[in-house]
Amino acid sequence: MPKIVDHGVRRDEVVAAATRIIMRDGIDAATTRAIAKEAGYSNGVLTHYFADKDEILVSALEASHRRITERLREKLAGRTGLDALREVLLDNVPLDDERVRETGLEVGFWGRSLASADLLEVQRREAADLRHLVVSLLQAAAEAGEIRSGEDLDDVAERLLALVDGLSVHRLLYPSRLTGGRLERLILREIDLLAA
Amino acid sequence: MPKIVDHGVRRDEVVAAATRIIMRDGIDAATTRAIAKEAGYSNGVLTHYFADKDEILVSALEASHRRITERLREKLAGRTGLDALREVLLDNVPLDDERVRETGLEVGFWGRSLASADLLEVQRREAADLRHLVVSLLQAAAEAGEIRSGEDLDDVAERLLALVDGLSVHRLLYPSRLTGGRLERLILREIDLLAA
Amino acid sequence: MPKIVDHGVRRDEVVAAATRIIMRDGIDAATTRAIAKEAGYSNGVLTHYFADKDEILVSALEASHRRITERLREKLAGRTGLDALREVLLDNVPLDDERVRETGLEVGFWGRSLASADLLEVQRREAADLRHLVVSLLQAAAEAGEIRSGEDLDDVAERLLALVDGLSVHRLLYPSRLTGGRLERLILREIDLLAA
Amino acid sequence: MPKIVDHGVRRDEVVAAATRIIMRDGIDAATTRAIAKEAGYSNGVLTHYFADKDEILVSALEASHRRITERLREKLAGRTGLDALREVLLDNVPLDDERVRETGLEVGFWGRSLASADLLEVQRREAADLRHLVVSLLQAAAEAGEIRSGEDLDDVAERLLALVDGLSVHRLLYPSRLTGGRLERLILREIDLLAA
DNA sequence: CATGAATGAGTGTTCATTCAT
DNA sequence: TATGAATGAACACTCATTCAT
Repeated sequence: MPKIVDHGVRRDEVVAAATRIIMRDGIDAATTRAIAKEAGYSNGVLTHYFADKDEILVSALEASHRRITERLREKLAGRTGLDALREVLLDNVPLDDERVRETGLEVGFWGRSLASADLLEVQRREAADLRHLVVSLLQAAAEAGEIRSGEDLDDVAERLLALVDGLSVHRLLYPSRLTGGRLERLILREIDLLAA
Repeated sequence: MPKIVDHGVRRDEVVAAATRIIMRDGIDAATTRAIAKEAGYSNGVLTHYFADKDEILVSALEASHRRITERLREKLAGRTGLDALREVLLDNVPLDDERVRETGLEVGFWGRSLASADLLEVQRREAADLRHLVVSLLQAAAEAGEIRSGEDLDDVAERLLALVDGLSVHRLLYPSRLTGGRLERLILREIDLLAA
Repeated sequence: MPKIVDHGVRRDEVVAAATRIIMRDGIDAATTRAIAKEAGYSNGVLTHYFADKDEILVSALEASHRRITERLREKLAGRTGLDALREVLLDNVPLDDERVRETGLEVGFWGRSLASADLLEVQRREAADLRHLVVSLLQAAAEAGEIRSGEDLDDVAERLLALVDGLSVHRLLYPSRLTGGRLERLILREIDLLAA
Repeated sequence: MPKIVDHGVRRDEVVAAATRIIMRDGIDAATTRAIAKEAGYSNGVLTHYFADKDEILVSALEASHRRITERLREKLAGRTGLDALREVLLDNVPLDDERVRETGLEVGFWGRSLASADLLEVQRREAADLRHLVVSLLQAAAEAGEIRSGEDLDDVAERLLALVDGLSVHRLLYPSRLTGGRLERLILREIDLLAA
């Protein structure tokens, strides 16, 4: 009987290796050789588990989003409306090392996505999920009377999500100017203003 | 008699060529050969004016920022306070083709900057200028009584700049969701709220 | 109790799989993985029955010749002389799909044989059989008075076999110029001229 | 002033190197690295003179045909009809080392052409030229009364060309059986029979 | 025997860089 | 200065082969 390997496990190993490289050295450093080496395998292994490099990158992006979603699901348990929304936004911002790495990966993918239809489609599909979550939380908050009337909830969602991404990339690029504390304060302020 | 060449002029030509390529075909298409060809020179010239390709890219980023600054300076002539601030923000957002290309270039550099100390330093230096401009316009507006009291102007500046970058990248990644009209409306709304 | 496997049967299965691939997708598509998969086995099995890939290819060539020989034997039952010869020649020419595939395989091997002593030896050994058959049919025809006198039968055989191979490759390379009808006519004409 | 290289010359060098390899070791041995090495350059040079490997192979095939055509043109000077035809056929058959190598190259390309639309098109285009030459020589011979009446000249051309290719590949594969002498005799005989 | 995971050399191709002219 | 020929390492990807299980 040969050594039986769970393909899913091997794929996860490779994707994790790719993710580590992207987070550590940038997306351009994620060559197939580097990924294989980081995973502790030879070049050839990748062939058995992925059609090509793009599939690895896409998987890395999806895996990152899946991790974020999972983390969110736990945090959101028992929360609704603005309370839940606050958690969502804070969770999507680089306030600890893990999130800093996640944001770095995400920003690296932004540039790639603008040049790759495949990646762009993944990016869009997954961004839609987060947007739906934010909109539905806003609606729940509105129905619960937590939000002052007269707001276009779609606009609000758009603004919050853009603010989260903008602050995230600024936190990475200009950490001394946009400290963690200020970042958190700005996010919280935004939620409070919705209620005001 | 050696040929006298204005180094600055040559550098500008090459950087302009690199910028055209990055905006047209993406940063990955900006190979040294492509840049030299676009500039109308041979491969070898680049050596005389730039230490390596990275120096060209850095210069292209600087030049883009310089162009934006110049454009702003013209638009700001005769304007002050919130009126000027409105122009600054609208000018930094991809509402026409030129700005879409500029934003694409910028987003491409974000990813690179996170993996390159050189680029990161350029990015920071130049971002500081824009921030100073915004802060000083906010202060002028505050002194002119255009802004409701109680606002931390540094926080406001941070929020506006993050929003501009966040909306910009979203406009590129999710154009059907964040239309030009909505983008403009969100920016204008932000200014109005400062006054409210 | 070890599993008892008929090596010959396994080899035949693998060779048949290789042949199908070569005929369907060309000799370059006949990778070891593709052959194993086509045969319904894992990659590793090939090791037990063949020293290396070349041995599989050689076997495929031999098997193809054996199939042709067998088919001929059936067709030749009850025939002799020029009548039998006509069948032999027509059978060796790509007039239907099966023969087109056979010819494609053969032409692919010609090129390889010129660079591989092993293949060349197989090629020669098997070509000798066909030649002997043609010569003996010619001799029978001559003894039966079917062929006009004065012909060097070795030369005739050589000419007929060369013509068959030449027309075969031309039929594949220039199908619109050398139609099936013309090919058949040319072959039949050749036989008729022997008698004339 | 830089070293100026005649691109045509460099291309010819590379094509000649590729041709030598194909003739010596077979078309599968003609890797880009092997070609560059044989030409005395590094891998990278090929890029400057050829779009890709296929262009080198196509050029090698065309160059071989051009050499043959040129050689023919010289031999045909002052000849017409069957006399010229005899030269054409003898010239297209591996009777000396140079022609043996040429035939080896040609046979290697046959296999490739069956799997590559590009090569097939080159093959067909160039084969058409030779066929036109043969047909026109046959027509001239017919008009001069050198050929017995009642022959379909297209069929004759087809038969002669197939015979030439068939005998050529047999001479390479089975040299001891089809000697140079017999090959020449068979060709000459064919011409004589046209007149008979 | 059979499996299939793993290897690593090899493929065509790209490209920043060097340097003689 | 400017040229452009040349380099050689790197890229993603392929594949015959090995071997522990």
